[in-house]
Amino acid sequence: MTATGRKITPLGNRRRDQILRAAEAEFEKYGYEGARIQRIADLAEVPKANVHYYFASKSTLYDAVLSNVVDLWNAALAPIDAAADPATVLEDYIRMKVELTRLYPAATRIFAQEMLGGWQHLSEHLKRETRAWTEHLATEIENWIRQKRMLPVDPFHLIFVIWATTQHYAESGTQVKSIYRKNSLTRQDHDRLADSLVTMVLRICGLEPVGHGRNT
Amino acid sequence: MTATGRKITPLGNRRRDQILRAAEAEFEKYGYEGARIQRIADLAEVPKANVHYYFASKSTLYDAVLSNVVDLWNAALAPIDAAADPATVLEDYIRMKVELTRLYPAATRIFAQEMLGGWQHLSEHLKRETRAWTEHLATEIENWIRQKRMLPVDPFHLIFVIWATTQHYAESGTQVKSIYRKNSLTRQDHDRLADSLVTMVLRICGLEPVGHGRNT
DNA sequence: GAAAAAGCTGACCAAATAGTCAGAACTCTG
DNA sequence: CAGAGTTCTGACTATTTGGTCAGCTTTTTC
Repeated sequence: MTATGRKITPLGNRRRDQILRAAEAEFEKYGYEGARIQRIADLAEVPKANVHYYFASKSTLYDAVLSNVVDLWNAALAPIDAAADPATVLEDYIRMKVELTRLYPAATRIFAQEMLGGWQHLSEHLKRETRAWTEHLATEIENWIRQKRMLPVDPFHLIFVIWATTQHYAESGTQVKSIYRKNSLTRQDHDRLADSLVTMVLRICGLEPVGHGRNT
Repeated sequence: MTATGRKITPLGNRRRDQILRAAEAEFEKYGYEGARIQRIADLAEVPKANVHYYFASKSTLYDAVLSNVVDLWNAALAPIDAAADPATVLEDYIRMKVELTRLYPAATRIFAQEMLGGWQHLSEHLKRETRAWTEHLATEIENWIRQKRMLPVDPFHLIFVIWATTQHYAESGTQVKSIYRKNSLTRQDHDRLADSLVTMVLRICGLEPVGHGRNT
């Protein structure tokens, strides 16, 4: 909601954003407990007191970062077209999720950290939203199975496969990089991951690729 | 290992283990940075100074915990029978991994945290070991594919599916519990997860279940 | 059973860290 | 350009935390 209830003063907000970006990087790298306000200040190239001018406390700052992250996530995860065919929905979902991971690796990792920590710092409201969305997709999958439009699978496990695998890729950047012996994952790497994931998920469901996406 | 040790002081080691177990719980819950020696001491019901009697520093303590965890992991992950058929190897691997997760949820979560943090606190030696094992399995899978004993898939992605999904289960205990509305995952839940995972992975590979495990 | 060793602890300490605040330095308006 | 409001900051504080240490207690050794 963009809303700290503060007046919109573009210049001031630039500084604020600067600090927010630095905070995102810091929280990504060190987690909530490990993050240091001083380092955030250094990275943003402002004195520490300036951080506290914009954000009363560390937890306020983290809230702001998390809120950004979850907004991003929710905006992208929102639409499911119930009428469309399973293969298309699943493929779109996967490609979108991989894309998000590519565009916002920091956001993604913070999200994952938060999940790992049992959502200790996430508001009830946002937790509920995330869960509701998952349950919605699961229901959809169950319908498809009932209608024999795909092979039977535990819907939650299927969602986990998708979620965990993309997530895992983003999370374990270090490990993945060390396996592939590269310094960063390219656009191609992500396409390859998306293709591979689509293939695997469709096989699990006994579905044929629709063909509107590329294939390996 | 400790089997041949001569100077064993059982009483002292009991205390040591007591502290180690408490530390495991603490590190699981709060991560390295968030962990507090005082809380570990409280949980172990010893004075804080006693913790430092056995472990010089926080990082020494964490090393000890991590070492335990990785030993567990490696012991279980070690053997791959190259001659056996793919379906059996994969199924065994999955069931063993799920079992580990069931038996040592704390260990598993610490391992995951460490991974998420880019192995910041893990020794080079242990990192290399983990990676080597992954590459070994990947090579095996590539051979099976070349011999047309299973459908083509990116071996790393396949391993990730297995790894990430079980891991994700353990990691997101909170979320999973809230979805199923239970307070703890039972033995049955884990069996169900293992069955489901085996089914999914075998479908990905175009393999038939061997039948020595149960099926859904 | 006494001396030595090992196990244990309360009381400290130094360093680090989140957060405060008085006032300087800007920016905007009339 | 004066004055009001906003943005910014150096210097400070309160508290928390990992870690030390002198000496007490228990166990082992001879």
